[in-house]
Amino acid sequence: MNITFPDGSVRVYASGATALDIANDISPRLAKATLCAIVNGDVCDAGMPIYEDAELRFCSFDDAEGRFAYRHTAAHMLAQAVKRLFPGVKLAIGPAIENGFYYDFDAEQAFTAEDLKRIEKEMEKIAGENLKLERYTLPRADALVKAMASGEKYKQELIRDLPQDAVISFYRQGEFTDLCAGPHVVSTGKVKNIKLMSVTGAYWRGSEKNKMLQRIYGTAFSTRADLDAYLVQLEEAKKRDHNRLGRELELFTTVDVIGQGLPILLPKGARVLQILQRFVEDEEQRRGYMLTKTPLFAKRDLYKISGHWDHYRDGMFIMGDANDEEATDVFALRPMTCPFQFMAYNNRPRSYRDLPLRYNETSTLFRNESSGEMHGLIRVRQFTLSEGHIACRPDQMETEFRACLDLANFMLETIGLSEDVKYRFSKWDENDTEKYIGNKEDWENAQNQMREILLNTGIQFVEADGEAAFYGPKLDIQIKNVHGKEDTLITIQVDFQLAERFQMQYMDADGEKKYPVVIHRSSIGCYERTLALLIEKYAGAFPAWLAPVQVKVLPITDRTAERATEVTDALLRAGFRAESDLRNEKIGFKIREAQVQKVPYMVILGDKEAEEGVIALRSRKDGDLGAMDLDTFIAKLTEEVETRAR
RNA sequence: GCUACUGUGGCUCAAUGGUAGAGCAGCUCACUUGUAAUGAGCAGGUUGUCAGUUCGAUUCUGACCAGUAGCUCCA
Repeated sequence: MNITFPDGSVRVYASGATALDIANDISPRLAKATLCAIVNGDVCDAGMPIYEDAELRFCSFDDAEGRFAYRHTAAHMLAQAVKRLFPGVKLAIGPAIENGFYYDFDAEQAFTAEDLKRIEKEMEKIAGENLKLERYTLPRADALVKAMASGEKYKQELIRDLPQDAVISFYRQGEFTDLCAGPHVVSTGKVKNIKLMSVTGAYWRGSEKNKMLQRIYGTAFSTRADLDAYLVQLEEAKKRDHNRLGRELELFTTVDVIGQGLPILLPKGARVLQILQRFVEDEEQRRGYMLTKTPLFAKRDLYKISGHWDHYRDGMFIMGDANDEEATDVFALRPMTCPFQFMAYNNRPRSYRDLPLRYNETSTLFRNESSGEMHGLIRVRQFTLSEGHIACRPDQMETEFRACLDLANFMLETIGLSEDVKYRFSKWDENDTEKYIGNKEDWENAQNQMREILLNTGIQFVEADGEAAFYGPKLDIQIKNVHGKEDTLITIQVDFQLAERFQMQYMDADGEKKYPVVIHRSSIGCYERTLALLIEKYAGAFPAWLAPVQVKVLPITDRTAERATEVTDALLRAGFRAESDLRNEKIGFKIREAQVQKVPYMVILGDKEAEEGVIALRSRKDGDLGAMDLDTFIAKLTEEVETRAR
């Protein structure tokens, strides 16, 4: 048979040769690195015989496919080790994931840190046993009998959900067999450098209605050095954790008696937010937005119109007796601004000439997140969003949507997060219509229009079902924190539904009253979350334009204290955030403190500088910059701040 | 909300079934200092809260509060 390789070359092999045989024929080194193969576009085991002419690609650990096979086998080894040590444990599922793998178990007792060590040791043993992974298939009925015989109830459930005529594959390694589509590496001896990371809870099949299983997370690399480097990288990432750095640098704190998800922004944190907020509001003004200032709470009647009362009540803080249908004094803190800004639109009749109408508001919102959700500044119960709503005619929608995207990208670019985000087109879940308002046709229509616009913008995006807002699809701009957990930073949503609910209309050119399309959008993401991600991005060392303290003025002795005060005042007058440190300490000590506080610039003043009427400048980044005129420094800093240099 | 872990002075951490220590920070004194930590001294905690077990708990148990990882949720 003819085997065609990615470079176009063709070689002839005997029918029945495996990818591994072929790799071996080319070079033993290639065979050693080969973890799985892609035959005619399908990923499969390297040990699978090939009988006909085929295109063949070998996958090593450097390929996503190879990495997944390697770690997927590691997941099986994990399950095998757990079965050996804890025979009563029931197996659920165990896939490879982005940075490793996991396996879900139903165990009587929680796994402890010591258990993980024992399991890891057993996995090493299994690798040492070099067990061959054998694939075989069974018809669905036989597979089910097998699963029932073994008492693996989760496997039974998985098989039951497969079609009647399905042929089901299994992988056997030594005494252990698992239901699995594969592919896998040829033997357990291939998989080394394994590290079990943690054990956490996870619902069976991802539903909170089901039992919570125990999930063991692990990772594995092709070399020990890569594993160690990865672990070091994780440790390094943790040092940037905003929840730790933000507290250390006194940007924010939390207090038990105030409550969960209700952080205190300390002066430095509040300052950074103020700088961001001014920047955002000014930019929005430049882009034709009109500022509103609307109430932080409203009667429930408002939320009944918007749909929040029916679709989002659990997420709201309600005042009064929500169960008393007659009561007129039931209020709720606002979880979002849209209904309020819609009322601004409805203030008077609108003409098609008025559109687009763009409203913005730096809006504080309240959401009753469940207790396990709160996380530092990333998930909180009260936060402030650069919220905006645009009412436009259908023919303006694309332009307006693109303008929103442009604004979001401008913001990301400026604050330095543009390379860290991913775009997600969040759609509804047609199997879970309870969660949404409107009918299938409206949703399909809205989503198709939105997809069209997104394709036209040329951005790279992924589509996700079940992530839409209850009233419409959205473009979410996603970002990961230092732990790799993804959250939405910015969102742009298309809404064909709420305008009608709120009777927002405009008189069109043809004399007909029509409902505008509404775009809900944020331009920078909620300030708390943005601050958190900026702390992590810069490890607390903000660019000068964002730094809560930009300049620290450090006299070397008392003799220059007065001069230090003069310089500080001059900097303050020039609009900079400057502080002096007049304590009677060694200059090295003061510099260290300023460095630790991540202050971008230090002005050092000794007798020499006082005499010559200059300053000695030190940069956080580049160290001693030598002597210069104060005006020179002011000009330099002015430029740096105005260009928002990073 | 669920699973697991954690909670000791402002911060980082130690110790113990017989009422707790260290470093940094703070305060005082001395040093007037040249680009990442001067020295000495002082003060600071009813060990998250409330119950329970015990002769005795900070240590063991439970509930609650808060923090962390993950799941679920996330307008």
